[in-house]
Order: sequence, then structure tokens, then C-alpha cells
Amino acid sequence: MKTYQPKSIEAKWQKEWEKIGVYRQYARKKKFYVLDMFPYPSGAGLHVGHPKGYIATDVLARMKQLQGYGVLHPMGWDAFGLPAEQYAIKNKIHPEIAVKKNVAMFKKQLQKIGFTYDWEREISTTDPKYYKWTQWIFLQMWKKGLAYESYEPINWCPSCKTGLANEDLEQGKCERCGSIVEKRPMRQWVLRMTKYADRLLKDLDSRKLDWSESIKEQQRNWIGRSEGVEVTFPVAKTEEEIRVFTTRVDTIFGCTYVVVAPEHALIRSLESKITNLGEVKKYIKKSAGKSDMERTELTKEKTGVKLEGMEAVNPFNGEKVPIFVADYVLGAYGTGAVMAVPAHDERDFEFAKKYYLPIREVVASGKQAVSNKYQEKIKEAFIEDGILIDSGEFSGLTSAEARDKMTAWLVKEKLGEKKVNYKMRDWTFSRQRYWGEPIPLIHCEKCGVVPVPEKELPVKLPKVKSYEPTDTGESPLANIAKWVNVKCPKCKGQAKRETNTMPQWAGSCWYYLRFIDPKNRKALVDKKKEKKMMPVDVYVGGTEHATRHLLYARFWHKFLYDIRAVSGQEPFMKLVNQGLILASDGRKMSKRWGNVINPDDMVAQFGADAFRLYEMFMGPFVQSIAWNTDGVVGTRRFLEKVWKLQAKASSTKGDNKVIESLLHQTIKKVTEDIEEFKFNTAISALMIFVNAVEKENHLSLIAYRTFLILLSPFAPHISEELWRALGNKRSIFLAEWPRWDKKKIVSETMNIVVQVNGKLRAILNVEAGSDEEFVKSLALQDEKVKTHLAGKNIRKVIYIQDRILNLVVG
RNA sequence: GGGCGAGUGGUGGAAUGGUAGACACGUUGGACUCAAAAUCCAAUGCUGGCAACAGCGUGAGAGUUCAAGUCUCUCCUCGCCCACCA
Repeated sequence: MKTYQPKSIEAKWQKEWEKIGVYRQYARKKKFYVLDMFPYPSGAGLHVGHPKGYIATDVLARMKQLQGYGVLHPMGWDAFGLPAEQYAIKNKIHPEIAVKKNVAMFKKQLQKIGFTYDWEREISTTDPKYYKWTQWIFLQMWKKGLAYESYEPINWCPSCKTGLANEDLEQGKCERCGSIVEKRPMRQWVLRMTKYADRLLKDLDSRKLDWSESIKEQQRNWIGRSEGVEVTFPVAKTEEEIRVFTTRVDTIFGCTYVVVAPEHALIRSLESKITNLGEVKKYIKKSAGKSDMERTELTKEKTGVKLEGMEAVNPFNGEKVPIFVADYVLGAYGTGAVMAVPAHDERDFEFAKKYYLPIREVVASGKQAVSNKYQEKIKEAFIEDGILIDSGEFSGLTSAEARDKMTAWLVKEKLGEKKVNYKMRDWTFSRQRYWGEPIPLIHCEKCGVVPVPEKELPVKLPKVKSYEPTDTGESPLANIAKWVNVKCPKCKGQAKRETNTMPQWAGSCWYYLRFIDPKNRKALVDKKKEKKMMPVDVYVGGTEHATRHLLYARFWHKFLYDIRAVSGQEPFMKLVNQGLILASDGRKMSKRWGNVINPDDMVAQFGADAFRLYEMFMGPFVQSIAWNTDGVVGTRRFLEKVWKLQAKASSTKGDNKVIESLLHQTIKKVTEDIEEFKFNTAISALMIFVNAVEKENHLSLIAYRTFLILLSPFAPHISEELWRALGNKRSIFLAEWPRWDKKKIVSETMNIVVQVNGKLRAILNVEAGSDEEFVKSLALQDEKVKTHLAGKNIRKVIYIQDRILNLVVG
């Protein structure tokens, strides 16, 4: 017997598997689609954290194939967008060349680990043959009015020199570079994602969607649906009115002023009537210069200016209240105006205190049935529901009742209506950068916006000398006259191409569909193939994509469903989010900290199989755990033991009952644990089996073969090597996954725990299924039990067959 | 401030309400060796004891139960996400 040398074994089988296409069993009847979130091929290459998810899907894919499924397990590259472009600028290489280089490096690194990826289906979002269809989907959206041009102020990153979507911000800062994001008015393309808000929300509750509650909750919060009422406050002595949105119309009798956002149109239309216009304009200018970050700074005191010379009229009691402009009210949410009820809203309360505005209580907590309006000082806003007071005919109602009745009254009087608002905004979809899909539209002076004809897709990204961003709000593409100036497809007159590009997240919105049919030239995916393979059965990736990729992709998928391009409403059935692998110092692995571990080194030192095993053995898959290279030693030792097992395997005789039972327990444990992503305990079960067999001097051939199959998803190379050493001509991955036999799992004797008052005193080994009388009599003979029973009466006996006997004494 | 999740040996972690610490790392002792590595054997939660053994023990406190790491309540700490959304 040779010694275990992973290097030669692994290279040999990787080549062989690729040659015979062992993973391409697509003709099988049952399908299983298991998908990884495809990576950005960054210049830094892989660190040991990246493959964790890929190994997990690979283990699952291999087991599913052994169980008879035709498994689709593809890999590709999400190579457009800022990370790739910034790397290219920094290293003075064209992004296209940099991406090619990085992809080659990533692929080489991945291939060493021995994945089941079907490289014939490899795709890259930057390939014109791919982004042709990204552009095509955009055009369909444009045709349905879901893509529109907007001039609203958007998030602008001064360092990346591009507009950003709300989803691209982290606490008011650019998610890429950490710069404080400014508000900048500019022309941009926006996708009407809010039109799908309700469906995106509702379908999260579909029982078929097996996602973690935390991700679903994050999406719910991000969509941020709230039901309320829009109420009209006429502006006294004018024809104007202010519409406000509120979820608490029950507090309207406590409204003591109205606030409009600095962006609100009312200010412009009433300019002539505002007596302190200078002051107001100064305030508006000041807040316009503020970033969202500064405007929403929580510690910041609220500021505002009263619009002198005008008042708003409360439709319920006719009361005239002052109007303020204040930047704590957001222009982009609801109507950009609110009714302020300081007694029952924390923000209004704070503002009212500062500007000495009246605070009027109109909701009493349930306990205080009587009005507490004479209370001298109110210390804080009472924001909960309660019983209405001082609210005219509505006094005495509960908040919920009042909301219904007041809304009904408003609707009847045509002074308001029910309204639903969302925190989620439409998706700012254009970027003023080079490295993205060109938006396939043409601007014609005569015809307006004209789509590029479908047969002319893709609109290829032209070669350009300088792909660095400009500061003009235009992408570098705007400087390429030859590319920009085109004939209008409609009138054949002079026209210009749209020069903005799509954001990084565009290509990943539908890539899972392309893997099904990657070379199709006529459609993004063949309908029959789509229907067979979709949805993705298991999708694995990081939790950081909760409110971006996963939301965007669901949005696109629903749109594709609506135009009958796909057959289902949701793309990803089961979603599993892996925990991070941290560096041994507990920080994230990063070049900056110099704590990166390269998988190549691990594979070279311990072998791919030991590396794969360790990543799965570290701990629960969803949990973040620090890397410890010592741990790989353990899984390598385990494989050495497995290697030595071949000396014990022979067909001359069967196994004893203990090993046979353990084998079936192991089949059950490994099968169930892989299905549930509990890889650590599955591996532990394999180790327990090997440790037990080591103590024997014989292992039956059938048990050995079964064990190899169980091990093969985790450690494919060594399993294949040992499998073929048995004389098998076909790959182990074309074998059949074992089933466990319930009868064999149950052993003949059981350990019964004997407790006295709940404390362990003895363990009895008895025949399985023994009755209480028998076990009790045996227990009473036990010396230790006797000591603890001495001088006491047995008051109660709890007996659970094959488990426990508890004697309660006193 | 809101939401979600987690606290178990020296370390990573295991445990359908039923033997807490499986499995692995590390450590200690021993075998093998001129020596080392590798490998093998043994021990390894804490306290007391030569030992048999006894007591204590899953962030803190209470409760339910014959029995709680697990269920309920209160509190503490940490992590992640969201955050002036009216």
C-alpha cells in the first residue's frame, strides 16, 4: 500500500472527471439546481473565505447526483462595475484585460479545490453575448414604462464620481469607498421597482420560500410598507393646499403646526405670500448643500424656519396652524409634508420644544381614562395607541376605531384618502462610469428617446483611451464622438446615444437563467429548458446581499414572469447564507490587515480534500468563525486514517452487529445533515465511524464501499482513488447513494440512564425494549443507586423505555 | 431607537426537555527513535481527595417540570442589519 499523496491523486482525478464529463447528467429525469452567488473576479484573488459556500454547494451537488438527480451546478463571473473598474484604473490596465486576467486566476484557484462546476456553461456579465440580453431586458422594461428618465436629486459619490442607488449606501456613505454622499440633481434612468413593492413583500410569505427569517425581515423593512391617510390642509386665504401623509390620523386634533420639506413645491408657488422669503430661501439653500448623512444625523438638533404670512387649516376643526419648512421632513417620502403632533410623535415633540410650539395631548393611555390635559409639564411624547380625548365627536374612541371613522369622514368630505407608502425607492439605474452595460437607448431631437432596435443588440461598450470617471455627470463614453453620434432608428436624423451605463447589479439580476441555456442566441433562455430547471432549488451566498442583489433579482424575475419570459414568480426557493471565515485575529480577512490565507497554500500543504473537509468541519455553516490552520491538520489526519482503512477491507466476512448498526446510523446522519447544511456534524459522524472501525481488525467490503460513497461529497479525490483501487471501472460519482435500514440502526442492547432525584447514578446496559419492572429491579441492585436510596422512600418512578429511569425519593 | 441572532472547557464546537462537553484542535504523560518529526496508547470542565467517590458546572436571576444548555419571564453582554420613512 502506497502512502496517501493528495497532490498526484487530486490532479489525476480532476483531469479525468473533466474528460468524461462526470457531472453533466442533465438527461436524468429529476433535476436539482444548486447555485452559488457568482463572484467579482477581483485582483486580489481568492482567500480561504470565498470557497466556503462553494464547497457547501459542491457537497450538496455531489450527494444529489449520487441520489440520481441531474444536477446543475454552474459558475460564472460578475465582472462589471466599480470594483473591477477601480482595480483597472489603479493598475493602469484596461478593465477588459484586467477582468480576463483575474478570471483566469480565480478559475485556476477554484479548479484546484475540485468542484463539480460545469465549465462549459461558464458565463461572464461582461461578455457582449451575455449583456446583449441584459440590455434586452432593460428595453422590455422601457417599453412597459418601467424604466423612466428622472431629474430628481440623487445620491452622488464625489469620490467614485457617479450616482448611486439607495441600496448602495451604508449609513449615508458610499458603500464602496466610504465617502459621504451628496445630493445632486441630474438626469438619470430609474427603474420603477416600487410598482412591484407589494408583490415583493407578499411573496416573501409564500410557504415555498425557504429563506431565513432574518433575510426576509430585512427585505420587509427595506420595502417598508406603511398604511395611512393623505389629508388635505388648505392654506388659508389662498387656492393652495398641503397634502400630508400620516399613519396616525387619530392624533389630528393634536396637530399644532404643519411642516414641509425644503424641496416642497408649495414654497415656490407661494413665494409672493411669504413675508420672510429671504430667511426661508437661505434655509433651503443651506439644507440643500447638506448631505443626507448630515441631514439625518440623529444627534443633530432639528432646525426649521416658519413661513411667515400664511397658515394651514386643519380640516377636522378648522383650526389655523403655522407652517414650517424643516429638513427633518424628507422630500422624497410620502407627500414631502407632515402634520406635526408634538404630543404623540417624538420628532415633532423635539421640534416643538425648541421653537416653543404648543403641545396638545389628544390620546390618553388606556390606564388614564381621564383627560390629562392639565398636567403641567409633558416630559415625552406618548406615541402608542390609546383613547382619544379633546377630539370633538371622536373623543372616547380607541385609536384604531378613530382611524377608521376619521378616514371614512375624510373620504366622504373629499378631504383625504387611504394611501400606502413605501420606504423603498425606485432604483436609480444609471451610472456615470465606463465599465458597465451601455443603456441601449438613443436620444433624438425630433423623436425623443428611441430604443435601439433589438436586432442591433448588443450595444457594445466601445474601446476608449481614458476610462476614468469625469466629474461632469456624464460617463467617459460621452467623449467618444464616433460612438455617441448615430442616426435615429426612427427618423434617420442626427441623434446621440445614451452614455450612462448600468449599475454593477444589473448583470446579476438574471444570470441564474442564463446558466440553463448559456449559448442561446435567440432568447435569454429557452422556455422549455427554463421550465425544466427553474427555480433554483438551493441558493448559497453571503447575507450582505439581502437588500440589493436578492431584491433586485426578485424584481426582475417578477417582471420576466409578467412578460412571460419565465414560468415562475420567484427565482430562489431555498436560500442559505454562509457565515464569514474570519482571520485568526478575529478580523475580516483583508490585504489591509495582512491576515489573508490563500487556499492555494492550504491545498498545496494539506491537499484539497483535507481543506474541503476542514472548511465544512469548522462549525455551523451559517456562523462566522475564525480560521485556524491547525484545524486542517485534524482533517488531514482523518484522511490518513481513511487511507489505511483499505488494508482492513475484505469480502471474506461480514461485520459485527455494532459496526453494522453504526454504519446505518452514519448513513442516516450524513444524508440528513447534508440536506440541512449541518456539514460539521456529518463529518463528525464519519470520524466516529472510522474511529470505531480502527479498533476492529476487519471491515466488510460492502461497508467500506458504503463509507467511501458517504465520504465522497466532502473528499471527492481520495474517495475516487480508493473506489477505483477496489477495481471499479466507473466513477464513484456514478454510483448510488446508500439508504439506511431502520431495523439495523436499533442495536440489541440499550444504555438506560438511572437517575435518583434527577441526578445520574448509574448506567444499565439492558436488552432493547425492556420494561419498567425489569429495569427498576436491576437498578435497585446497583450499589451506587442503593447508597443514594438508603433510608429514603421511593415516591415516584419515571420510566422512558430505552432511555431513562428516574427514581424520585424523599 | 427598532429588528434579527448569539452567549457552553484552554480553543472551534456537539447535544428530538432525558448521560452536558460528541467530534476535532491544543496540552500533559507514555511507547517507538541515537534524536526529531510522523504515528500509536493514556489522561484532559472545575473544586476536594492517594483513591473509590462527592460536590459544583452551559452570561446573571427567577419560574414551569420527576428532569432545563434546551421552555417562560426579567436583566446583562456581544454580533449583524436598519434607522428623522411621519
